[in-house]
Amino acid sequence: MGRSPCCEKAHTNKGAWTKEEDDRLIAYIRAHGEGCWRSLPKAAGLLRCGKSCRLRWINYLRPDLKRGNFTEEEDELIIKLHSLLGNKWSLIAGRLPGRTDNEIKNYWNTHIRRKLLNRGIDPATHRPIHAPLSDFTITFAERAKKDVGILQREEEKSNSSSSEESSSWQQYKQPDLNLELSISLP
DNA sequence: AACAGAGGCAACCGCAAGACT
DNA sequence: CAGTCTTGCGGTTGCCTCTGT
Repeated sequence: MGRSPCCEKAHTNKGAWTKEEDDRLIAYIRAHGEGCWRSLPKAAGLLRCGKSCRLRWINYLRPDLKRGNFTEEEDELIIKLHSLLGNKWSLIAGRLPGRTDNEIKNYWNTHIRRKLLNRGIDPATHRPIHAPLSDFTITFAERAKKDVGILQREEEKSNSSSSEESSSWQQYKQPDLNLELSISLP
């Protein structure tokens, strides 16, 4: 017998979460905090696999999620980060407080791709469509870094004026927007 | 009003990395 | 060091809602 499956396939619910399941998960994490996803379902009385619980919490139930529409500034930041990082959604999400990798990935695939195509830019390469191959990649990446620097300063300005604390859960206090882009790609 | 197709999004799956024993 | 386990990631799926006819 090999490794046990990450999810107990039998007796687990799948698909959309019910209000009751959400409530159980929220209550459990409120009481015990995050961690040990594998044992959480049993401990919380949920007929779900740990992965499913983690996903539900991270992408939907966490109290520090921003939700709602993306701003134009977020759009541009995502585009620039994607030009630097590629499909590293978790890294990109790390620089957008209150947004999740799944949300950004979905938003990219549904909105931003189209937006770039409309601009005549290939969303995969961030190069103009039909442009001859050249050293454009490098120059664009350099430009993107510069632009992100500008965005960062603008974000810092706007952040410093708004200090509203919406969540009472101190552990989920949103981190300051980290736009330091001295990224070393693998 | 009814239907079909498109779009949007939550959730699943498989895999890889890192932690643990 | 090797094998096992858990977590996290990215790609993908499929259901639900919206929009056009």
